[in-house]
Amino acid sequence: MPTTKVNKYKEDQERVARFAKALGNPVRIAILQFLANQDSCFFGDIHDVLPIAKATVSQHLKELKEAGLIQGDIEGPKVRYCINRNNWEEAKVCFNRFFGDIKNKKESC
Amino acid sequence: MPTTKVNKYKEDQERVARFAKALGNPVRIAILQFLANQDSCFFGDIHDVLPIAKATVSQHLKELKEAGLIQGDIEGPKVRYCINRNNWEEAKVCFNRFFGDIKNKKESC
DNA sequence: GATATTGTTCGTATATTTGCGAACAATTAA
DNA sequence: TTAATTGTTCGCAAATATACGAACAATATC
Repeated sequence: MPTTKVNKYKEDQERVARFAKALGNPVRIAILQFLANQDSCFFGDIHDVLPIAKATVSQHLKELKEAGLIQGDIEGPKVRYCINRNNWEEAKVCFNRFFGDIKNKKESC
Repeated sequence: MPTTKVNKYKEDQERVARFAKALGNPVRIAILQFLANQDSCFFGDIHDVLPIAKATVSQHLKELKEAGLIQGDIEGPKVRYCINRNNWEEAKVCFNRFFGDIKNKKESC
């Protein structure tokens, strides 16, 4: 018995929570929206539109990358960032299922 | 000129981030799913299904309430909690728009 | 090779989050 | 009135998140 139903359930919960956590910061939302509006861009372009130090930007990008929402590829001395569309879709589905997973009843309290 | 477009944009970003932040914890996700599967229940019922102290549960509920995702009403010595369906729908739409707001292009980097 | 450009990593400071037990308030039951 | 039940709030500890400048590594340019 590799995985019980309960564990599966919990895994899903942690997955949503993990995505949500990555989205739970205005700077990271801004970065994602900026990236979503183009095919890709360099670190510098992202830094240019944000009012924070490059070290901080770099750290936010790292977290978004670890969450799987973006990816970065070295290109010369620059780094090209873009949305990871597969995982973006996964996250979308994930949230949709989460928000849809509700008993369709009237106001309750 | 009450609000510029840019500010509107930023407000939206902070709104998504605020919802996401509230969802960015497995315990809170578990609470929401538990609540989503019934009309309502008491604090004790929620506490019973979680492996954490009641003080901690109470605090998570407070955050969810402040995010607008749930509501709690005093009922005798107990407190009845339930999903705030209006805001639940709002959050759903909010995330959907966020995830939909992406240039429909091929892999970029 | 020397220098400039581009980002990441390191060390650090501060703020926020998460968790707990104890104390507390409010209601109900004896 | 006293005691029990139900949650919240308080005070605290530990962990995590956010931000910065400085140092660093890698590439490109002179």
